[in-house]
Amino acid sequence: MKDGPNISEIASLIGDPARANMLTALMDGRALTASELASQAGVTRQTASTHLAKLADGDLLVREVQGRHHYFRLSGEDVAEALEVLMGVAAKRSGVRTRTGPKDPALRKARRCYDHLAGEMAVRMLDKMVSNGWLDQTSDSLKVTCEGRTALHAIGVDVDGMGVSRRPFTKLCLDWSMRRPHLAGRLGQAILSQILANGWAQPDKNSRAVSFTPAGERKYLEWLS
Amino acid sequence: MKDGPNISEIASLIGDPARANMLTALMDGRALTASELASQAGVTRQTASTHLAKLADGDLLVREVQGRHHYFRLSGEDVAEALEVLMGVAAKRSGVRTRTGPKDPALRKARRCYDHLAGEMAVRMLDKMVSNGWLDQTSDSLKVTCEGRTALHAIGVDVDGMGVSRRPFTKLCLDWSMRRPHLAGRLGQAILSQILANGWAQPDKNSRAVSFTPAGERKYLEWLS
DNA sequence: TTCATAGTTCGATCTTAACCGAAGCATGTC
DNA sequence: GACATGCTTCGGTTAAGATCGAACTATGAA
Repeated sequence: MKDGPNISEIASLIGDPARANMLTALMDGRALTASELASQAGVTRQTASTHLAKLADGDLLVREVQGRHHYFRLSGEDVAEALEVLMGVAAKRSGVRTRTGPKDPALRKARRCYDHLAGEMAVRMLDKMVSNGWLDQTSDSLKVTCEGRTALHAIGVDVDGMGVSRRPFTKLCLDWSMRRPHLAGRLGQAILSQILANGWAQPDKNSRAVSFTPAGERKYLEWLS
Repeated sequence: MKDGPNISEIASLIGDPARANMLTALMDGRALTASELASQAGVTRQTASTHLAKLADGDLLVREVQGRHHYFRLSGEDVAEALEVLMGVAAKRSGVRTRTGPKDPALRKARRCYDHLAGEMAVRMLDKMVSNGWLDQTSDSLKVTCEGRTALHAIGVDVDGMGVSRRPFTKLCLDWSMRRPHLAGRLGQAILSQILANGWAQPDKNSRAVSFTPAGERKYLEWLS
């Protein structure tokens, strides 16, 4: 009878409607906060918290703490695959309903990640800032170089005038759509707010998307050139 | 939130340990009776019955009634695949334990199916009996031809002396390892008991396997030649 | 410092369902 | 006919866990 590994344990984790909704919301590999997942699942935050603890405990989800936010993502490709197969089985019986998937390309291009920029545009920015010699990676902290200071000043970010704070000045933040790091920390926040102040882009009202204007995008890329 | 089909429903069906054991026991595509599945799952027959009803209701299992036996098998390849994937996910976390799979080739070759023979040897027998003209398929009932009567008499089965009974004389029975029909009914029973009486084979004590002796197997195949 | 926000933990309620004994059917045997 | 066997249904108990209000912790903002 005890044939193979404990299949019922994970199946019962997926078997709760609230947890299943959370897992499907994460199927694209992005990471979402506990609150976002709570609303996705249609339960209160405290209920979601226990569900998420169970999912993380069962190694279906990975928790990543960032400030006061707790981000959750699927622990691996295999989990997504299992969900996909279960959807196939479920679809064949009862409702047909094929999987919808717009996946909002605007979000992939640029969005707010907490208070800094994420998405393609953000990943490209970090790449360029490093390759241009504006940032210098020593051990595990990023330092702004002299050239970087000048470049940032050119778009209105005054590094020297930013004062001191408990919050780290620069930090790397994994970008969930690109699966590569982008810039976070106080500097990341300052750059995003400057981008918005310059009128290069506007944050979307109803989502985390940030939409660049044509002119703004041109100036942004030119700055990074 | 309501993204895609109802994944949690089937996951919760698999999520119960007893049901998971039943499903894994059926993963090779064979059909097992309710009692066999009850002992596989380690629960009483009445508990197993409700579990099996739920699984059949959720279209994960198909029930096939044969006399007083209720056979259950997976409703499709996709179910087996889903179980396989879940095992993969479960194996990666917690216990490693790769899937064992002797799957007893003896059972595939020849076994008792209720009171008649099943497996490769049985499927081959039906094929030969039809192609030799011993059985004639009219509408949906099989009739023994004159040649068939002689051939059966040659190994000791007296068709004329079998009397009358409520039980159908010939019947087709789906062979779960071969996925093709074999001979059942009173004739099937008579042939198996004659095979045993002739000493061509012995039933295994602890399983449903039937093991042919080398000489018995030779004579059996010769008879069907 | 005080306040707000994001999450967790505790406690209590309440629904669900797994379980088995006992009784009821259906099928096959004698 | 009576009996045995395989399986299901009914009834009642019990255990698990999903849920949320309320209180608590931690981080960030003013």
